[in-house]
Amino acid sequence: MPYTTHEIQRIESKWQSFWQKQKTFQVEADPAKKKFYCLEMFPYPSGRIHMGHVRNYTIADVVARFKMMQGYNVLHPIGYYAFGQPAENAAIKNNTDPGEWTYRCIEQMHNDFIKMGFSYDWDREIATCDEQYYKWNQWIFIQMFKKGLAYKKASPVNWCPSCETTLANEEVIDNKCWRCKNEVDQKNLEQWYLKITEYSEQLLKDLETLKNWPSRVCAMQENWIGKSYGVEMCFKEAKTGEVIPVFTTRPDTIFGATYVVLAPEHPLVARLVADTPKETEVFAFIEKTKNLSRFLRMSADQSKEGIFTGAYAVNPVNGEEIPIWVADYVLMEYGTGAIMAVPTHDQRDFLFAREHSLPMRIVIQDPQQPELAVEQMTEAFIGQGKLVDSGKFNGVHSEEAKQKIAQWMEGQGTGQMTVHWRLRDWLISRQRYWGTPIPMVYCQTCGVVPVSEQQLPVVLPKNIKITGEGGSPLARCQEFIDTPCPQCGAQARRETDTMATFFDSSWYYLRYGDAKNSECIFDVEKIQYWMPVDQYIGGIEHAILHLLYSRFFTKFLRDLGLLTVDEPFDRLLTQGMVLKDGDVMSKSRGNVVDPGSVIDRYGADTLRLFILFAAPPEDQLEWNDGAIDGAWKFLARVYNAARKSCRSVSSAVDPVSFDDEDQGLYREIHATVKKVTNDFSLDLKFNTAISQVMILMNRLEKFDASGSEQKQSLLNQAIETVVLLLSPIAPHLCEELWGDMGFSPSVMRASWPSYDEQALIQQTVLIVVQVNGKVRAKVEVAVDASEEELRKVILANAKISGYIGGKEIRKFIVVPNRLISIVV
RNA sequence: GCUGGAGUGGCGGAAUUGGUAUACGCGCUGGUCUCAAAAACCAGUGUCCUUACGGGCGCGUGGGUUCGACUCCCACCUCCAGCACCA
Repeated sequence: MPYTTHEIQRIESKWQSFWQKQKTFQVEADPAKKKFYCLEMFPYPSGRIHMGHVRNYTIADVVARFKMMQGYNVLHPIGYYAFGQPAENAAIKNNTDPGEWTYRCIEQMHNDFIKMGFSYDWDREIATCDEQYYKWNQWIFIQMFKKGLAYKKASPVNWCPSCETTLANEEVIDNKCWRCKNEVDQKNLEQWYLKITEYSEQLLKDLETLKNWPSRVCAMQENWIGKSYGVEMCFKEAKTGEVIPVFTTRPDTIFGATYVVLAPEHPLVARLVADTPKETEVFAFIEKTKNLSRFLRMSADQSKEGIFTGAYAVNPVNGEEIPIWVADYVLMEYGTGAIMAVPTHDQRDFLFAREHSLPMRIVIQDPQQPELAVEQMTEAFIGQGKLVDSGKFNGVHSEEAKQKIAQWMEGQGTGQMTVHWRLRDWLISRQRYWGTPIPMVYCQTCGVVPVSEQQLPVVLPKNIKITGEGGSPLARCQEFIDTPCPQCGAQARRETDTMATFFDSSWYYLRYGDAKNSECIFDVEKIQYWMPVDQYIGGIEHAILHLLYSRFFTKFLRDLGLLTVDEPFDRLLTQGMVLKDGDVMSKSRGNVVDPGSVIDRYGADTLRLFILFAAPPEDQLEWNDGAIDGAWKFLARVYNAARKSCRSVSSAVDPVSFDDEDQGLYREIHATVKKVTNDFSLDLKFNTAISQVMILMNRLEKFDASGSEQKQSLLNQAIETVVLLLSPIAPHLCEELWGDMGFSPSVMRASWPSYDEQALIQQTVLIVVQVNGKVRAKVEVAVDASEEELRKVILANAKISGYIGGKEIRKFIVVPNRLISIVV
């Protein structure tokens, strides 16, 4: 058969049904076997797969298949991140049920995955919208509630007035609702939160143990958690003596504090201005900032507005009375909601002070401009230097002064060293339908009560009308709302909010290990066997939220005694995006290449090979219609070579009787096995692994095997090696060729080839000769030749002696088996 | 601004305990085959000078270390990504 689209389609469907029937990729936990857990981030079921999925899942598939051939018991599951807003939107738009829509998409994706030849254990396929899955969301929530980690509080949230729902920060784009494009408000609402901050310290510290994560992901998480060391200082209101705690990371600048600023929401503000002439004015200002959106207030380039309260605060280190202002650049959520302002050494304070003509005082001398006066400053000096105008700390270097002043204040009882975090608790309430119902009940006598665990799941009711008019659909479903109190049995009311879908994805990797368990969330021993995930692969867009939440859940479940690992994911690879004409593929740009049409024309193997060969997995990948022809052509050559040489000759080869040709091919076989094995094991550099297999192919195609039976055997060995090494990348074709060559299926059961270091040793080596740093000649010499011998050979070389030209040789440097550098 | 990363042919990209820059592939040029085309195969392909032999210059820019630098050091430029009034 010639290598045609038709032949490829025959081969691919043949092996896809073989794998299905044989359940080739089904696994069980077995402590007698060494395990490998290979995981990709599960997809949102949106319909057909796109190139991003193809890339992500092909990378994972190669890792999984490679590890299988290396003899590992490989867990390689897939599932669907099936709750969420897109399904609800589609339901509104098409007037269908979100569940129906979702399951239709899942079916399409499932079929696409089969067509790609992915090696999933289909018995573990999960969907988060399945009640057997989200039941355990509810169970986890209740465990958190019992430990005080799930709690309800009122706080300002993004609120879309037209959709009547809260929005996550990431759902607010340019201060507009991502769905209806209306302006978003701030609203104070009672919502459910998860106390992720309980784990701040561990989440930060354990980043250090994640040696096999990309450094930028760790850096992003570190920034997000945002630990800062500082001092909480007690300023006092001058008249009443009421304490105003202020947080600073720069206690060394305290002598330069010339005013204090409170956030507009600060509870003290109202008391300070009550019954004073400033009252009306200050309240007007607070009203004004309230109406400003969080988005506008938080943008750094916004001009800083503020107003004097008429009150004064006493600086604890020098007794100085300084004015108390209210300003929008101080945020209630961070620190204590109050700051001491040091305009000379903080840029924001500097701008604000200039704007409002507030006093300034230099307390740290800029070593570059020691004579600098306040009037000449054009910006704050935020660097380090010696303290001036700072009482008994004059002359102390600022870095040292941070410690000394903090300690001194602690001794005086006016300050305390503390730590502040940027990380906030996680708001998980959503006023939406297509999600996990939060399993809580409100009872008039018992208060807020969790649903009893025996009654889980709280099933999401079907046939709910989703109009898109706003508000929670469940809140309009009386049969759902009415329920007896789990504690006293009296008539009570269910929570109608659902969980943010990031909850669902924070632990799905645990469910795969025991996907069908109906008794408990998972069997502890099974999960102990499979965890941690050895290789996790997904997009960089999840660098913070999903990966941080998963780390949090892992630590929580560990503390419940269900897990023995501290971290869920050992190695992490963030794959790059697939571009076309320099842009990310997207429907709106109209530059989408549909994987289905590529598979129809070239087959899945060609697509897989191309996508791995075009770029290293972490880099962006530019789609190239021409280069996919190259991938096709290469597989055609493998096919033809295997068909041609797979005769029944297979006597052993004996390197002693090799001629130079044989020796060269033999060495290339072993060099290729070594290179591919290393590239697959360590950095997942599939592009260079493939190029090395191409080099071996180029060589074996030139090899003339007609001379002897041994030559034919050697050639067979070469082509067998190519088939084995390519089988994780182009599995359908390699299964077919493996069978054609007389081996029994599946090639996945064959063992990964090993290489012999002895075979890589060469008799002679090509040495480069440099004269005065320039390459002038290449000389073939025996391996490990002595300097003496080399000198003799090289100086006898006419070309070299021409460059030396009788001049004195000042240096003769030998790099063994590589190069000689002569200086004259 | 802060954090992380990247700059190599016409293109995607190789190469770092410092040792032949451009592996492998795409594209392009010429050839074989063919009535012709496609496919396939063979040869060539950084750039400048030279008919050729050969030589000069070349890994973002400028310096430095070294017999030797894509690789190490210093300074800078550009681009990408994330965070950003966080006190």
